[in-house]
Amino acid sequence: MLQEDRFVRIQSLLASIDRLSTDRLIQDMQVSRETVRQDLLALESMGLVRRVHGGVARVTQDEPPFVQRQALRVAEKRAIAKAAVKRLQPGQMVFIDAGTTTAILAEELSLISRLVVVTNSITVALKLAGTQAPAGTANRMRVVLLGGDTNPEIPCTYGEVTLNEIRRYRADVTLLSPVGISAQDGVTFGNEHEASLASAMAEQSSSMLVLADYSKIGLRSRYAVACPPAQQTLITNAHPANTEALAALGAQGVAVLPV
Amino acid sequence: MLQEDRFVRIQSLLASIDRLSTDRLIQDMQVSRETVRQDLLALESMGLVRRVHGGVARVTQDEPPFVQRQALRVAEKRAIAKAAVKRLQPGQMVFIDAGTTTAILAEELSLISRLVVVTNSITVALKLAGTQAPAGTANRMRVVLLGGDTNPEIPCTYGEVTLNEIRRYRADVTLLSPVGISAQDGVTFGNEHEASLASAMAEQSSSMLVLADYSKIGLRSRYAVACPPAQQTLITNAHPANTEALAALGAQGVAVLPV
DNA sequence: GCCGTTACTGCAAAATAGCGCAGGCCGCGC
DNA sequence: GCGCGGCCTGCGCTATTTTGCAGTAACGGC
Repeated sequence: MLQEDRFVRIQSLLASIDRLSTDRLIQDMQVSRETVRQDLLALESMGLVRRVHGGVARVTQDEPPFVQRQALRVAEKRAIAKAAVKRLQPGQMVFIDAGTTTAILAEELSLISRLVVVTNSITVALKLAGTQAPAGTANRMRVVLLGGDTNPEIPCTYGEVTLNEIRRYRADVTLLSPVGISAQDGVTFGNEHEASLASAMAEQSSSMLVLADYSKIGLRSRYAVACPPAQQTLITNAHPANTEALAALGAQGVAVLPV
Repeated sequence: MLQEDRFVRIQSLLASIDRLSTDRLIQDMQVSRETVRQDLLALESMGLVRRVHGGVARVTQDEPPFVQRQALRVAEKRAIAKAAVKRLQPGQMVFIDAGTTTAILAEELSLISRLVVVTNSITVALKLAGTQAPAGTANRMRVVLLGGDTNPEIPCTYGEVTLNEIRRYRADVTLLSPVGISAQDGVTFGNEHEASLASAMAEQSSSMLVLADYSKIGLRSRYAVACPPAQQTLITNAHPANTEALAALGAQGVAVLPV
């Protein structure tokens, strides 16, 4: 790998992920710590990045528009996303839906190699496409964006077309970030499109990881996802108020994995 | 292999791969390290490439490849886009490919009502989704993003999946912004994905509008689009140097519409 | 707030990879 | 056969990367 390549890579990673750990870069580019350090030193002296303890940060103050909503509880969401990534194996095929937590998930996902990601989220597709290894690399990820209608509010695809496309894949895992999860209604979304997409994904995969921070536990929204609780693993962060709701979910067969 | 051949080869490789290692070139052309070195030295002195440690990089002024490329000739492209929009009727279904001119086209397109837009360009889909009338409005546009693989460089979908999806639609018009259009090879693109997508779109629609500013007239790139000239309308801006090339295209049955 | 642990940094020597020169070989045209 | 341009080989040199070590900053328990 040329030094030039590394420069480009670091910058392109930074374009979609605001901060990178040194370790992450070492993993990603398979070079020594010191080499990364030299690169960062060089890039910093060019004013292209800003070095911070443990890694490097983007040198910019402006904020893209869509990012704002996910500014809530980012730390929790990232922790949940990291835990979810740990449950994945190289070579698996995964469905990912369009949510704020899954957008963060996308940033954590590039450490798993040879993954096939099938998603209806444009955000997820762009982030993964931006961070994935260069063409020809052995552990390159494949990112499939599902076709379908698009929508003014959320960068995703949906509708009959999307549902049909989902049926063409059979994945190992479905990763969802729903509006709520409760013992009564299971996994629920705020609109029927998202719910039916999630149902279709669940149907076409053998297990489901539900990414939900504590604020979503026990919440019931309008449209439910059809999926047997026994296939579901809930990844969430602990909060005293949720003990009861989590126990109820556990009693139904949902595996609960606290972060 | 002639030195001249190697020069051409190195440059054409660089056109699609930003950086090349010396080893890669040695492998590719089956010559010694020193020969490659001499070639690179020569090319560098001509200002055609930039040498870096371990290889060679494309010489370029600046560029995050996609965003800035569309900064070129924006005024012409916008004029061409406006002219293209005039040829569309309310209620039609149109295919749009992923190019810089079509990205501008997307901004002009919201004037036509009840359009169904089918595209593989994420940029186009997002722009249209962003500008379209609110849900429930009578003349609301429908935007369908084609599914498929996604790619680190250009925000679009491509591949077998995308080709198959195109075949599910039968559109009135295909709008393309190719790399070049010439009497010899017709409409051409720089990579085979784009070309086969364009061919599939052309096959599934009754007419084609080719959006090409004057710099593209007479240009021949590597991968040609299969489409009878009689179905093509070329929308371009006039430039004295092109008179001949335009006449040749006209003689083949391509309708030429100057802006 | 103090202290021990862990993790990150920075330097410098050693190892490795790439560079450039000089000289020689080969095929071609005369 | 001879000269010439183009290409390859060997060797010393330089740049880059890794490795090992010591110092320093962050973190967590008490």
